[in-house]
Amino acid sequence: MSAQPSSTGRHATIFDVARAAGVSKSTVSNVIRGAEGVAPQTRLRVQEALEQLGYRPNVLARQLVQQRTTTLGVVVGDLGNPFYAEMAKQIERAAAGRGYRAMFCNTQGDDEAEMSGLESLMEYRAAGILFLSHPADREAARGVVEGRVPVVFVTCAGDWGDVVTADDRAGAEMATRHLVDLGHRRIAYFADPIVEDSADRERQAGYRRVMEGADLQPSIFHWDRPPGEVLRDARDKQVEGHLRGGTTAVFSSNDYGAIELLECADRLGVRVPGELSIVGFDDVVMTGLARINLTTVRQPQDQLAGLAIEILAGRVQGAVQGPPQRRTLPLELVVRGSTAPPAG
Amino acid sequence: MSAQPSSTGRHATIFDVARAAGVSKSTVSNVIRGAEGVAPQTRLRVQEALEQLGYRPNVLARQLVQQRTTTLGVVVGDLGNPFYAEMAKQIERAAAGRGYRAMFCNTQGDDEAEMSGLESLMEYRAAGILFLSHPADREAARGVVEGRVPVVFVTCAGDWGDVVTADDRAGAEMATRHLVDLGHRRIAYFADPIVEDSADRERQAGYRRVMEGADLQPSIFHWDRPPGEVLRDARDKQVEGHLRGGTTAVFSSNDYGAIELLECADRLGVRVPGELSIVGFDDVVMTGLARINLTTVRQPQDQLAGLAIEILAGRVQGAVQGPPQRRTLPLELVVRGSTAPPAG
DNA sequence: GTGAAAGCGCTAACAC
DNA sequence: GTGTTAGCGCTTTCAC
Repeated sequence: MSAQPSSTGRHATIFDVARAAGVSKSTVSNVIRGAEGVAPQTRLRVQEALEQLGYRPNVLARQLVQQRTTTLGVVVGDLGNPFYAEMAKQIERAAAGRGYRAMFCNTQGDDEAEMSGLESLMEYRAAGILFLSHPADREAARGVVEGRVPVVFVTCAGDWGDVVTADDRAGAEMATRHLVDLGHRRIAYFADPIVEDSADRERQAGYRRVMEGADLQPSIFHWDRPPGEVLRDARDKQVEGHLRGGTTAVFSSNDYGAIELLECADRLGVRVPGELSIVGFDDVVMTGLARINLTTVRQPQDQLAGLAIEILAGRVQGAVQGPPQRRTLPLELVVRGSTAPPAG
Repeated sequence: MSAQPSSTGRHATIFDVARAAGVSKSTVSNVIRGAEGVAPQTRLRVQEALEQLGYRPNVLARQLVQQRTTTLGVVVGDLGNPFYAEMAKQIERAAAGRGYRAMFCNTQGDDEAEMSGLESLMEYRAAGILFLSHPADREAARGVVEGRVPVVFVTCAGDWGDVVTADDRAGAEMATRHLVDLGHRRIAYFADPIVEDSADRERQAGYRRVMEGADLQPSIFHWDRPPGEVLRDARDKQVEGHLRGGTTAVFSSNDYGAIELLECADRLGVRVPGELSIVGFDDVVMTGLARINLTTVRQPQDQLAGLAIEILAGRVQGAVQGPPQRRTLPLELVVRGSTAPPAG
């Protein structure tokens, strides 16, 4: 960090403008802030000076004196993951639409990166924090932010802030019922470890409910997706075991896992949906490709982002008060080509 | 923007700490900054107070007085696009690794959003700007930032800042040569409009060079990808025309277009790579899926991001000086299953 | 080794 | 209407 003064140009200050226009700082400030009570003629002179000097307010100074920022911190596990990337984009847009700037922290599942990112956001005096994935070290994260700035959990659950999620349970019920209605009896639930615990629990609960309601035996399988391709064979074997066990359909806790399963099936020579039906979750863009064509449950990403920012901004401005809110948005089943009645 | 004071807790200031430790502000500041010449005992007392009050420095105040920030502005067209999402992630990581924070602006191809985002970044006194896509309104963008903060163009070209790109021309040559070597004679270049102009030119040039070197007739096709599915049939027709014209292989200026083409081919019942070979560009994660399995040219995203941040940080700190640099990274051909010798 | 003081660029009373 | 003034929280000389 041997920070040398960079040779780049200086910015004009409110004082430079004042001098150029032959008025005082406050008058300039009044013009900038659109305050009333400035003589039209003066206003004009100031605006000219503003223009001519290419003046741009210093947000740091303003926010320092105002004791509040318009920066929203966003903590996200993996921006490379299409689902989160899409969410990040929606959030950035929604924030910008309300005059806030989003500051992203990509934690890559690293506790340390997460905490230092969070601390950094606090040092920037972020007006609010938005978690796209629940912090790994819950207590540490909580200690750093709770009580200082409002927090909203999107797409994940947290008991120390507002929560905005889709109705995971209902979504899982729709997905499972779709398979049941098609005539499947041996339907497995594949849990992908990258899905948030709380979301996984809800989806699993929805699955269980429908299965039990239909007098079917639930069967939960936990993918472990270790890095590297070494264990691909091992995974193929596991999946093969499932199929040999009579499974004719799988509801995966996310699209990522569903696509993984699809690839397993391809390698094993198992036809989808002929011999195996698959339903995913999220409706990531990729699933719409003709070659993937996955039946899945669509998350309303724009609405999730919009509502989350609305609530967070509301808290920041004091418009939203009281105990944590819990908002749940409806999901939609998108039937594509990976599901069909069972072979038998 | 009816910003009410939020009911959230106040932050401890350096003064609070000073009082708690029974020292002056400057001493606290010295401890925080790790300056020498603080009595070990005093240091300890201060550190305890720091700890106890949960003190967190106010970056705004610090940066205001220091006259420089550690915020890097990143302008990106579409965070939802996997290529940019991946780049964004790498950039965020690289920046964080050097003590900088990245502030993203997603412009969604909207000139207005782009300019207001850029202005906002300048108001935050970003220490540098990184363009992942060349600004739509070049002159306006230039007017706002040039001469004020260093700029680096990544994956796109600009003549008013440093440029970090992959060797698009060489990459295109590899791709085209691969097809020529397989025995193809009628090889078309499909230009996707979402590819940067400068990158497109380079890729096209590489394609042309190899084609002409092999005494083959170049054939350029410009996708127009209007919103909506209405014109899908029209596009299919265009592609069909190409194939009827004898084209046996296509080099697409990006993976997105290549996948689009793949889907066209599927709809038209044209086998890939049997009747049509396809090479993409970028090596977006999706292309590695078994069902897509696209031969493509890999962009070294981590290196691009790393180098870009290195240069930008260097400029900010004055370590890099002089006229704009132009750095070019090598690309790699990734041969997968979408290419094969022509049918005949 | 420590503290006092000036000031970064701005806003928001409060005088005039 | 406009200018003066007192900070926001911090760094950074410069005395002591």
